[in-house]
Amino acid sequence: MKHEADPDNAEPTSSPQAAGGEAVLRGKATINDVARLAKVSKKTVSRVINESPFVKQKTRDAIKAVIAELGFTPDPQARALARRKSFLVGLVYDNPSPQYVVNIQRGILDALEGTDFQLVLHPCDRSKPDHVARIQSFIQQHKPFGLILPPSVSEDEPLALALNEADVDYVRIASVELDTPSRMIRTLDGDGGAAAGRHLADLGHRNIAHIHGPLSFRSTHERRAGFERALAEAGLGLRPEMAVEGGYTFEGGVAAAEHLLAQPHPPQAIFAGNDEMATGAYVAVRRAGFRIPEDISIVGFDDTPIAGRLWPALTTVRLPIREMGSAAATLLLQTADGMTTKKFITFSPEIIVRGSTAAPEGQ
Amino acid sequence: MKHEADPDNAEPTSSPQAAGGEAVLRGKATINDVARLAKVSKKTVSRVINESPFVKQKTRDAIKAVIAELGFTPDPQARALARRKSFLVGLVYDNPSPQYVVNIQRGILDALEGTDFQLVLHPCDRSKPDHVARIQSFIQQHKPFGLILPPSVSEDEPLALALNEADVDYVRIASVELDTPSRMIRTLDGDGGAAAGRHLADLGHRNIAHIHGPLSFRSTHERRAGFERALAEAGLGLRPEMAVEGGYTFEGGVAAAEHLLAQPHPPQAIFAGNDEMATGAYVAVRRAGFRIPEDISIVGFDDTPIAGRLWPALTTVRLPIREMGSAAATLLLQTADGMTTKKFITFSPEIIVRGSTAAPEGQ
DNA sequence: TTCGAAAATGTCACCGGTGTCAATCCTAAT
DNA sequence: ATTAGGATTGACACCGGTGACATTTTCGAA
Repeated sequence: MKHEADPDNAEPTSSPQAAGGEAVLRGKATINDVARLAKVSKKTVSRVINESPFVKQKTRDAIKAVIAELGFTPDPQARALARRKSFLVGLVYDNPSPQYVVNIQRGILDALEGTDFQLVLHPCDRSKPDHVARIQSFIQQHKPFGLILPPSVSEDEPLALALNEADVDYVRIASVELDTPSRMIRTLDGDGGAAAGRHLADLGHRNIAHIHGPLSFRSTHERRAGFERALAEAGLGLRPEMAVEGGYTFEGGVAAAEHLLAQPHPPQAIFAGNDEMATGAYVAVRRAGFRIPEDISIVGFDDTPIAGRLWPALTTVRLPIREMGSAAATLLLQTADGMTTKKFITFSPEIIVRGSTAAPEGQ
Repeated sequence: MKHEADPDNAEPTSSPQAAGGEAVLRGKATINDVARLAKVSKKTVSRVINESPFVKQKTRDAIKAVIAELGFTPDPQARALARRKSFLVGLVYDNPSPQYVVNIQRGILDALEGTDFQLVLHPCDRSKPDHVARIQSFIQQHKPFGLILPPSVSEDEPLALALNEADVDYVRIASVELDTPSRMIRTLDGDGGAAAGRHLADLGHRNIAHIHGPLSFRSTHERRAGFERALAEAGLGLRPEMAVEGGYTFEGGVAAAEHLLAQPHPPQAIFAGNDEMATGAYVAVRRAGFRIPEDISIVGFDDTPIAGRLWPALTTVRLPIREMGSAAATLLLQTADGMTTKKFITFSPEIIVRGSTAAPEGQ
């Protein structure tokens, strides 16, 4: 009888002091330890970990008990290597607003909490010619489980095409139906624009201006279209010279508002396509010596924190960004489970009335 | 002579159509392909990848040529598995300011760009009793290469202790010397406070107030101490009733400023411990009917984007947050190379004078 | 009781690298 | 020319899982 090995030894190999066999170091156990203790093959343990339905209930329970006892957690790296798919969820973004980004992140993290997935950041610069290639190489190297694409990356059709080729899942967050199909979080920006227009019209304004975002953003068009629709319903129109681009930036907002105020008939009210530009409008209006809201009403879009911090606080259209991020991540992970995958989740904006809007004074 | 295998076959196993042998799919090659083509063992290729000095120059060059030709990139997951250390850098944060967080992220990403490392987010809630345990389990599972801890997580000594036990490197960003030693990015918040105090004193203000952050933050004390030092140098003092806590939040700033303005002798100038509270002070001052800066001057701290967007723009103390994030990541990665590891990198704040401060009017 | 298909479990190679240690190659010293 | 000792390089197991496929059970139908 040889003594060279004892394959039936039931102690976790990695637990050095496991003589008394009680306090196993949490997290150090491997699938082999579990298999040995449960007296099954590691493959069966693997099946339990991955919730395969082809395991007898009794076996499953026994293995789960051992897993709990050992505090076993599967090693993400090993799994990733074997599956050729990591446990990373990539957030690919190119958004100038820190508020937006942070909120999306929070939402995603909310949804990822408690799962094995981690969020990795992958900012990109769409103005660079190789931005798609960089993302492709990120995918090839790190094999993320999936990607989340908020605007404006979500509107990048060449990127979407490339992603369809590559071996990644992704969820896009956008305000419109996009050319390439994919699962997405859809926001009804048009409704938000309409709400803004309706609010100003209801207050009694007739000479209303609009500062919109870059024409390359789909949301720019959505918001404006909704806005014009509401004005039309109120019997008003948006005169061409009352629509100015502000590039979605603060500085652009300042310039656009200055332009509007320099006209022969300056507007009584301004709807800015986002809060950044609305903030810029505040500055321009103040510089020109007007009061808010007595002389000029202003409405923003997004309800970023700055909206509540301005004086007077900004009336704006709110999108539940954090919830959207969370929904996007949830949608992405659903592929993992065999659940029926909903293709769309829609979010509607709501208008938050604060101090920057009022009925026009005097005539 | 047997024919069962041809070990000298020089085609990458993974390249299916590699007959003509030209267009190898980038990224698909493995270390085995490189080894075969270079006619060396995979271990030697591994040495080249990891820049081991024990490889003859000639061999190294040959292997590098093959690597370039194949477009080979080592698989992060496989490396992580073998080394028991992943290529993730964790940002563990608990900071209420999105601006701060985004800038730190950007800085870290700047430094990580071009390396094999990825940034993963790990927010934590220090008010929860198990927050240290959660971070520990994150480390055990994902084996991050290192962590970056901005304030206020950086000030969490129990966490630092736990990290020293665990097998992780970390860099902390903080405004003071901390109890447990570690590499860190140090900011001289005191100097910033002093700059603020000096600026206001130089303008001729004599009755100056301070809204500070929570006492649990070290930066609160640093900033205040520097501020008081500067006032003292100008022959002034900070009267106890002129120092109020604002919790580093907007709402806290509003309340604190209201409190100050309600005093028999309201201040001519206010130094707020961060921009959030300064923004709150704007609102309170306006509500009370005072003008900025004619009636009351305000100085903030941080130079977050909102500072430039207020009307008038906020004079504030700027910390190069993005650069600090970048420096932190660089410091962390230096361990990888055998470079002499600097323990500290210090950053000094500078005051940015804008429109919210002026000499006191009249009297 | 027997048989066959479905259900459950196991085998074994492999994912793409790294660690350990042995083997081989050089070069200067003898 | 020989040789010791450092410089290079290679062999091989292993990191901790999963995939493909083989084998063994299980159980209702014949």
